[in-house]
Amino acid sequence: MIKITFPDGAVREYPYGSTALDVAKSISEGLARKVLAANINGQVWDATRPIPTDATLKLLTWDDTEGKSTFWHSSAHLMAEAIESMYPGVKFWVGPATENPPGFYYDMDLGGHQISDEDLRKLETKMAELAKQQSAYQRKDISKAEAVGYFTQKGDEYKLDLLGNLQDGEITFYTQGQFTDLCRGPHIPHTGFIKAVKLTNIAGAYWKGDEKNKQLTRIYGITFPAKKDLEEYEALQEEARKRDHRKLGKELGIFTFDDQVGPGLPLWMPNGGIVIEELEKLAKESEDKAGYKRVVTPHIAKESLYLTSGHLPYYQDSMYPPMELEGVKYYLKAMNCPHHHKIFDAEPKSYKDLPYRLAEYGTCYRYEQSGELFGLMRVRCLHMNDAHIYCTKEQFYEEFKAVNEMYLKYFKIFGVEKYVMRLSLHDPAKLGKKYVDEPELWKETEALVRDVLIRTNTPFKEVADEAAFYGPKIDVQIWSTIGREFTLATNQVDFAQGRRFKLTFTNKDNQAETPLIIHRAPLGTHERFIGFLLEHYAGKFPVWLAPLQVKILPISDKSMEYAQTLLDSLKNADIRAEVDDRSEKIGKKIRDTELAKVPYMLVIGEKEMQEGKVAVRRQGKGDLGVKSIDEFILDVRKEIKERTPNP
RNA sequence: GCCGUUGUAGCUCAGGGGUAGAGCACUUCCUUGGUAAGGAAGAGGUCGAGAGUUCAAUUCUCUUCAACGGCUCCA
Repeated sequence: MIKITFPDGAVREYPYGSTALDVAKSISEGLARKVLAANINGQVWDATRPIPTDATLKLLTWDDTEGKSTFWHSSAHLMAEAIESMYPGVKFWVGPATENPPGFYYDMDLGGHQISDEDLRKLETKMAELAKQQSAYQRKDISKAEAVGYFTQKGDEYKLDLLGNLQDGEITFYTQGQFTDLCRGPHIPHTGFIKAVKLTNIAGAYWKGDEKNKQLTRIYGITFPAKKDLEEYEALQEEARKRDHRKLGKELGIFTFDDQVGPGLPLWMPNGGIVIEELEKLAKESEDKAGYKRVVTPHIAKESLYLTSGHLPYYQDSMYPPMELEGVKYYLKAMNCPHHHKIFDAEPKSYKDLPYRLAEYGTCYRYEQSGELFGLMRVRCLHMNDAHIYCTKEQFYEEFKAVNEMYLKYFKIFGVEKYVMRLSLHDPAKLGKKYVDEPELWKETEALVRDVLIRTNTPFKEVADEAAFYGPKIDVQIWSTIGREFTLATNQVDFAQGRRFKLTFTNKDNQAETPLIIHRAPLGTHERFIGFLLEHYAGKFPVWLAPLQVKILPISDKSMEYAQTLLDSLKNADIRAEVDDRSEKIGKKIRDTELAKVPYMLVIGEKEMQEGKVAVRRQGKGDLGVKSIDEFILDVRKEIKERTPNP
């Protein structure tokens, strides 16, 4: 007998050789029908595989993340079976479940075959057929020699490559129906669980993610245990499309692109201009309070500046090519730091001047690869909420902490609840290549940053080989409401550029010392941040950010004059307002204003005119009742001043 | 940069080898209506750009530009 401990602490005994499915059946048949896999002593395990020892056991269903990923991984095998049956000779690489986007993919070498979107529909049908056969996913231990023999005979160099990294004794095959794959598992009991299939797209993917390698075909898909789940998923996708910042940005007159201006070069329209101004106002206020000094620097500089900074050798490919004037090369700036360093260096500094904080909403140009451009999220002209803090090692803790606090303050204002701070470290193997060759300084600086995160109880995760060339950084990841992940900003420590620019300050001992530099950009760039905000708010900006804050809707021409006096009052109170003076009925005016996502509507007719009041309507909330215009102005001004989030 | 898809009016989209269509938006007129679409008329397109095939190309072929879905990259 083996002892099974359940999540609630209960312990039961089962005969040796029992499976998770047997355990489920002993509880209820209904449960057994839902079990996809099991977590056994922390390891995900086939539901149909005997439990080897006493164990803690959690049955996994569709409601568990691990259940879903097992389901999707098995779906990838099902898709491979369908593909192999329709396109014999296709060679498969790997087919994992994915979290974002949810579902799975399988990479394959199609040989001479070509697969189109219509073929995906045929494949879906084939998968549905195969699923109906309820083929079991059968696990088999196999010797390395036997496995190598199998794939050699199949002529599959990809699986042979995978086998190369595996030891004899840890190799397993899984077979369902006619399809056998090298796989460590686990899998769901049989294909019959898969009730709804959607193959979402075909894409190219470099083998092993290396662009020097051959490009394989990747097919993405998603599957569900019930048809209605697929319908829900598709409805969600439709919602996400409506919230896409590219669609909203166009509808709301925030930004546009023009072929003749160029790819990745957004044109900010009047409404976008207002959002930008409001964000800059916010940045200026908080930076003023935090002791930053504002500067303005040119958009171009001589080549020698970027040779000194060290950027050029690392990033030349993603800078616009230089223009040559009077025999000298000039580059459009892709970053603001070198300009700021020169401002630091323009006047001698004493330790009494530190921390010295320079801020600029700097315009930068980066020649991003054409395939990388994506709405406002990846562009070639960007406006960075940039600042550089020059400080001593002793000041570092307080400075870095203050920067993190600024992030958190902004998150609160914008209602960002889910975020992760990622500590990006260097890879010692790449010193001198990807990273400045200063092993000791790397260790020291990384420890400094980690120390701040730990001492301030900031949750973070560490990732290797993601640092900037001049120092470790913190990447702040956030998610828009439609699940899109953003690297909002990077927050970096730089021990290299100070030396390269020979920046110094005179310390207490009258010695020249090099400052540490913190690069920070809590609001990232206007482009990415406004893109995020559009999706985050679904285009419904809070009042302080809304391009148009109040729309006055006269019921008829009779109240038009009153509307004009209201407009004057609102404008005098610095509230962005307009009058809808079209000869439309009030229902139409309300509808159009609702769709334009204007936060406040003032409906006025003869009644309001006589009483000297306004009938207030809130976007998405409906009629809020009648107020005096003074009272309304007071309320709205308060909302703007406090940057109140949407109700 | 690579693989794939798409490109018709301001927007959403239909069409298809023989001089281009709808709805919404826009303009004008009628209507002055109390909380999510009043009515009529009108204007609007080098069918992304260039070349080729053809008597004839928006439609077929090639090239190119751009956008989109991925891969690679991201100071």
